[in-house]
Amino acid sequence: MKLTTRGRYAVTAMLDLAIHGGEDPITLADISARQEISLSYLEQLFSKLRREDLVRSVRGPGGGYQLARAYDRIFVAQIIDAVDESIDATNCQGRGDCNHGEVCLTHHLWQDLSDQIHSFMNGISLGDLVSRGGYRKGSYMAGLVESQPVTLRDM
Amino acid sequence: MKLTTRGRYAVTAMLDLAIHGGEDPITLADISARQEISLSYLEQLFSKLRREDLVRSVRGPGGGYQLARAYDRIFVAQIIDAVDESIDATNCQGRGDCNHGEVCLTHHLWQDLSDQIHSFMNGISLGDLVSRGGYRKGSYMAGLVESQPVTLRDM
DNA sequence: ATAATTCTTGACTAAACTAGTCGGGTATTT
DNA sequence: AAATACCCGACTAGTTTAGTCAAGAATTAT
Repeated sequence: MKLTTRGRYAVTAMLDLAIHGGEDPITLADISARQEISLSYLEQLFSKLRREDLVRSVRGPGGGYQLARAYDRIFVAQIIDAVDESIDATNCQGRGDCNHGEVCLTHHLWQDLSDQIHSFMNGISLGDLVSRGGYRKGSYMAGLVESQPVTLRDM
Repeated sequence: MKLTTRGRYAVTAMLDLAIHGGEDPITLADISARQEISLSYLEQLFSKLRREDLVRSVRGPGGGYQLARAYDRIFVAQIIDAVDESIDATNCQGRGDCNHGEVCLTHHLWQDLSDQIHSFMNGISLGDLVSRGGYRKGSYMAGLVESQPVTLRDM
């Protein structure tokens, strides 16, 4: 998991789609104008969002993009993962061949920390963001509380 | 808030300090050897950690670094903030002079999202990481539940 | 058919950031 | 005085970010 401005752009654009999108597709040109994000850059982002099945595209005049499913079934973590390809396992990829058999302590630790944040953002849907009512402490909690239990592996 | 490998390095180094540090200071050379992080790079990181009052330094032979306070009073969020200087307010810094008076919607939204993650990591202390017992779902929750309420500002 | 619209793809780029290196300091102890 | 260890600033190769540019393919309207 990585958190950069790129992820913010993607969430912003997807939120725009969730707010303005209905029956008809929305063009990237519209999103570009409303959110002031470069069109070509949006194209790059939506290329990834489409590959991850978060949006559907319709070509030709009257075409554009639509959410691939209801906005309460698309989660912030999915959007960020789609565009900010997750951080690599760094030093010791997989097993502890890194240093003195002790460093994987911190590796796994960081990994689990990252997983926690991930499952946290996995609890926030576009729907939560659209409707102000869902944008409350309580609704955030749900994502975390219901997440799978986190175990510490071989620390 | 930003999450990169730099933050991981810093947390790793601080955890090393928490584990191996007692009465006497620990040298960066030791941490460098144990965690396989470049000495000069550690110096850069600890320069920032010291400025944020997370560690104390002792010069001369027998010198090194110590945690500035008990390890259960140093939180992961503080460490990451110290080295990965937080993401700038991007587009509209402060008030909504950005676009059509609507974009700050997403800006504040992202800001609040970021705040949530921040308060989440603010609930995990070095002590939690040192003692495996603290590294459980329950103890993570504490940080979030007890965090200040999050309001949506002018969305 | 043809033109207009809109997505699709790939190559390229300036600027910023990461993860360092290097060299010379300064404070403290032995 | 010498060794230890922090301190600090400048520099750098490589990667990433945030974009530009150009060409092409699918679809609709005329």
